[in-house]
This record gives sequence, structure tokens and C-alpha cells, in this order.
Amino acid sequence: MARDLQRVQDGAPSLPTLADVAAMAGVSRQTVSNALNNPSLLRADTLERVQAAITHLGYTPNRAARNLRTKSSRLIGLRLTPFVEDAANATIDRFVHALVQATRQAGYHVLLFDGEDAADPSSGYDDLVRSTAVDAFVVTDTFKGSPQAAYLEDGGVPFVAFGRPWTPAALHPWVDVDGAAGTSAATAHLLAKGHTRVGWIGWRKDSPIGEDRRAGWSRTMHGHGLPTTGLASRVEDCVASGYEAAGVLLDEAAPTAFVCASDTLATGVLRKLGERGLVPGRDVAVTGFDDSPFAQLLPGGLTSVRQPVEEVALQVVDRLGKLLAHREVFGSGTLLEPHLVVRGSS
Amino acid sequence: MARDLQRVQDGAPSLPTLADVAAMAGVSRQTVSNALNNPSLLRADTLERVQAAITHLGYTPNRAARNLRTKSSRLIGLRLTPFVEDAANATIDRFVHALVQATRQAGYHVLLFDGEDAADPSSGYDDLVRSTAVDAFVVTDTFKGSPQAAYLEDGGVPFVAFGRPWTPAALHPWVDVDGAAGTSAATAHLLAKGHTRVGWIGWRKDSPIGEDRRAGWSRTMHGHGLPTTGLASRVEDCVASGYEAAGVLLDEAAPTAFVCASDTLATGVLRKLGERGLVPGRDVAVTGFDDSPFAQLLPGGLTSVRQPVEEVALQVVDRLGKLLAHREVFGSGTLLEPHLVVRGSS
DNA sequence: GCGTACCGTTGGAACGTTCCACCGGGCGCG
DNA sequence: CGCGCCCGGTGGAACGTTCCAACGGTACGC
Repeated sequence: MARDLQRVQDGAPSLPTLADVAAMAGVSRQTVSNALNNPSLLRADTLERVQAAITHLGYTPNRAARNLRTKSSRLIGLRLTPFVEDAANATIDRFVHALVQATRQAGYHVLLFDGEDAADPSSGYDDLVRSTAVDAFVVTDTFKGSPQAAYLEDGGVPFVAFGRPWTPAALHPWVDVDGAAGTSAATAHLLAKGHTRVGWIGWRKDSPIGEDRRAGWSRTMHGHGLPTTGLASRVEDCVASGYEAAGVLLDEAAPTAFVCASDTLATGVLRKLGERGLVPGRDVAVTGFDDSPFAQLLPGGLTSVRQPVEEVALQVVDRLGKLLAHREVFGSGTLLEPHLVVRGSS
Repeated sequence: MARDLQRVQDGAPSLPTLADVAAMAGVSRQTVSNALNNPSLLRADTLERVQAAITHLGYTPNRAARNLRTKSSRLIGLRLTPFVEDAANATIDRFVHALVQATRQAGYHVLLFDGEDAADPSSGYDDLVRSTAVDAFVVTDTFKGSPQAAYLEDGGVPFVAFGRPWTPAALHPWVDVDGAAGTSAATAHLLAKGHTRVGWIGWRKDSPIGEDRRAGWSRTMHGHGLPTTGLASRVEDCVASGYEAAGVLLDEAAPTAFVCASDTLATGVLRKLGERGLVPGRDVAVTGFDDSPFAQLLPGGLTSVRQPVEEVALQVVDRLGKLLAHREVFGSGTLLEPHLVVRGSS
């Protein structure tokens, strides 16, 4: 109620400042500042008096002034990659939500910006950090050779990556999900169900993430003494490719199960199975990757590997905090385990 | 290159300031400021000299200082509602992407924050605006009786809503999508295909959005002289409810097509059809709402109403700009037309 | 010739916070 | 008693920008 008084006349709301609080509490500005930032420095009764004045006036510290003085904004920048309406986007969106939650707990907020053109890695990043608009970045798209990771490292811009650095030289903090462990779990699950001819449908060889996920499948197959020759296919990440690859593999290698590098590819496989009158989970098993809404909503459901984005977000923010405090967290990466969500398709 | 010189010694990068530029260009600070904010005030040769100094030093205005002085942050707050993994979320996420793009063009950025608990509408909003962290808000969840819309209006906080105010008293700027027009288009599409018994599966009566969408269906049916009695069902927005409602309607009213208030409900309907051996689009037609990834990925595809979130975002930002400039845009709302994406299910 | 107006530019002040040097006083200790 | 120290607190300065009042100079109208 008291705070609403500030708004009676519009146009010049003129919020209470630290000086107002100081005057009311009968202390200096610095003491009020300490009450907010280092309460332990104050005597108990002084602290109480200041706090009373703060609540009575409805005082809230002015962000801009604080930022100017401390040279930090408590804002984390996140570049939103252009929207592609498929399964892959679902994981990013889940991550954004998780990141917002995680940053809040750490007293930060998330600033979204747009990668104008992907060609210029500096686009956006540079201005934001130089104008002290954000303290650091979370970088999500390190996979495509990640020009911006290198750029940011050069520029001395603090950031943490969601995704391993696939170039050996890089030594920034990162958090990632162990894709191989995910596909390995999927493969093991299928083997436990009695399958022996498990096919792989993944991405082209130039994708390190794709190769990582593929390794989980082949490793597990070999671990069980099973061959993989002729059972793998590497294609574009789209429904049509999954559809075609499934057809080819079914004809040439007769697998009884498919492990896919993405839900998108799995969708294509399911489409092919439907066309041939094969029932997923009964005749041929299928697993996807990312646990997209599609996997969940599909009749019967699609077994899929779910990335622990909430945990990723927490770890990212943790690294970020350390980075901004000590300014030295180089080379520390964490690999998190995804888990398999088993549904009707397997 | 020149700008990198600032970073040679880490720890105290000490970016160039306006004063540095002024010194180099041989003018006063204010002139540099004008060069950035009101170039027309400068003589051509002066402007050129200043700009040369700016680029040479790699100067970027300090955001915090500017914010402090101008009492604005050029940041727009958006509260991210808790993540629910279904079709409805897809539209919000699309909107977030669109909003980021639209705000960039207007020179703004998006600040994400988290609605700690939905019970307290003030949570988050108040602090952010009082601390001058954001200039205004975009409010997305006005549908649930929207306590925060009223709260923000009371507090004099500038905001624009994505969604109509469903309480008549409210008079804030808003942009929304005409749900009735969407379902009307879906219904008309089905009628054109020769259907006459078109069922409706929507949300409970307490949802204004749901009633709006329902009106589009009933209006169109009546407009063609067709009855709606016994053809409608109002349930929770989940797959199971759609599934059950479809079963009941099929038994009791024998519709040959369903218009659904959401892709989620449509998913339930499709599931029921599959169970009964009915082929969507051949035996019974189905349309959804929101054009979620699921609708797109489903084998055959689900006909669905797609909201023009890109256009919504542009309009929202436009309103926002006017609001922050003139401080008077009351009562101005815009209703945008969605469009029907026809796929195999109809 | 003089007053007036405008143009381009200037220097000081202000925004609201935190950093920094310092201060009085009480206490322990030699 | 005198010294040093820590505690709780103070006031001035600084962060980097824009606002504001005012400047000299030129052009114009009378």
C-alpha cells in the first residue's frame, strides 16, 4: 500500500532511492547499501531500522545504477537459434525453460537475443558484452564446428557451452549430455528384449554429435558379440530420410529393431513400418532421441532418449557463477547421463 | 583489430568511454552523444570525425550508464510459464522466437523470467519494473482470469497482452488471434468436403478461449442450416479426454468429422479412431488447433489451425513502442486471423 | 546598425548506486 | 598510560551517460 503512493501522479513516479531510505532510517547511504549487500556488517538494531524503512517506502534498488557501479548486469545472454519446427527444437525450448529457472535461483536473469545471420559469429554477442548488457553467455550451438565458441574465447568473453567442444584446442567450460550413453542404453534395452539384429539410422559423418550417438550403438552391439556390418545408415536429419533409410535397411539387412539418432528420423522409420503393415513394438522395435512431444503423443508412444536439460541448466549456471567469480574454470567439462523412456514402440 | 587492443591485459579491460572518443575527435562529450542519438544535430564534417574516432576506438555505449540516465532499459520482460510438455506449449515457444526477432528490429531485447508461483501475480513483475530492469512486459497468460493483467494495470506498469482481456473492465492494449475464425475455417473446410455431421470437442465452459473457439464451429454449422445438438463435448484439455469424448460422440451422434479445440484433444480423437479401425481423413475427418509439431509429424498429418505468432509479435512490439513513447494507447486491441493448414486427417 | 533567432557546440550537473579512505570510540594489551 | 586494533558507520568520489542552460557566431529582418 505504501509503495502505491509513489504512483499517485503518473508521469513522474519517482521511486524512492537509497538516499530516501537513509534519511528515514537516520543513517548514511552506505549503511543502507550494506544492509542490502552485506547485512552482517551492521549492528542488529541498525539493520532492523533500515529494513523497516525499506519496506515502509517500498524501496527497490535501481538496477541501472547498480550495474553502472559494479560493472555487471546479472544478466545471462542466450542466443536463440532460428526456429526450426521439428523435434530438435523441443530440447532447446525445454532447456530455455530450465535455464530461466536455474538462473533465477542464482540471482540472474536470461536475456534472449537473435542471431541475425549465422554466418557472422560475432553478431549480437560482441555488442551485448561490450555494452555491459550481459555478464556472460550460454552458448548452445557448439555442434556445427562452432565458430562462435572460438570467437568468444578469443574475445575473452565469459561463457559456458551446452555441448562439448569438438575441436581439441578449445578449453572453455562446458556441460553436455552423453549421447553415446543414451544410444547405448537404447541398444541394450533392445538386446534385452531379445533383438539381435539392431539397425542404426543416424546423421551424416560430419556431425560429431551424430558420430557420438552412433558409437553408443556400435559399442554396445560389439560388446554383446553382435555384428554391425550393413546395419547402419547415415542420412540427413529429416522424416523423409528416416523413411527411406528404414526401407533400404529392411530390404537389405532385415533388422528387427532400429536405434535412431533423433525422434525425427524415428518418425520416418515409423512411417515406413506403417506402410509395410508392420506394427511398431510388436513386429519391429524403434527408439528415438530427444523425447519430443511427438514421441510422447504418438499412439502407443515412441521409446526415446531424454536429455536431462534441467540438470544441464543447473550445471551451466553453476559454472557460470564460478566463472564470473574466480574468472578461472578452464577445461572443466561435465558429461551427464540421459535416460531412456520406454514406450510402446519397443 | 583496434578494439582488441582493449583486451590485451585481462582483468581490467577498461573499455573506451564516450570521453575517450570526445578527446580523440577533439569535441565535447555531448557532441559524441549527439553523434549517436541525434546525428542530424551535427555538422557533417564533425559527425564524420566523431564516427571515425568511434570506429577506431571500437567504442560501444555503456548500457548501464545510459539506462541510469534515461531511466529506461530497452528490455521487455516476458514471464515464461511453467513448462508443460504438450501442444499448447509449442505455440508459446514459437511466440518467444517471434518476439525476440520483432523486438530486435525495434531495438529492444527480451528478458525472460520465471513465474515463481502462479498464485501471486505480482511475483517477479513488480521487482523487475521497480528496479528499472525492464521497460515493459508482454503478458501471455491472460486467459485464466488473468489476475496479473489487473494487477499490472493497477500498478501502472506498461504492458501489452497476447490474448484478449476477458474481463470487460480491462482496457490495456492487446493483440490476439481470432479463435472462432480458426474453428470456423476448419468447420467450413469440412462442410465443403461434404460432411454434415461435424462434432465439436472442446474445453470446459469456464474457458473463454474455449468458448470462443466453440462459437466458430457452432456459428458455421448454423450458418449452413446444420444442427449442433448432441454433437458437442466439453472436457479437460488432455489426450485421454479427447479419446473418451470421441468414443461417446461416435456412439451417440455418429459424426463423420471432428473439430477440436486443440491438437491435444485431436490426438485423443485420432487414438480412438485408430482403435476402432477408422482411418482419419477417409472414414472420419479430424482437425486440431495450434499446428503443433505433432500435427506436422503425424503420419498423414493432422489438419490444424495455425496461429500467426510472427504477426502477433510484430503487433505486440508495435503497441509496446507506442505505449512507451506516448504512454496512451488504451483500448486498442487487434484480432488477427489464423489460417487452416490442411493435411491428411481431413 | 541593431535586435533577434537559430545553429552547432560546450561544460557542468544529475541519474542512484558502490568503492574507498577515514573516523570516533571502545577494548585489549604491553 | 599509550598504542594499536577492530567495530560500526560516515561522506566524498566515481561509474559513463544524457539533460540542461548557455555559449559565440552567423544570418536575417527591420
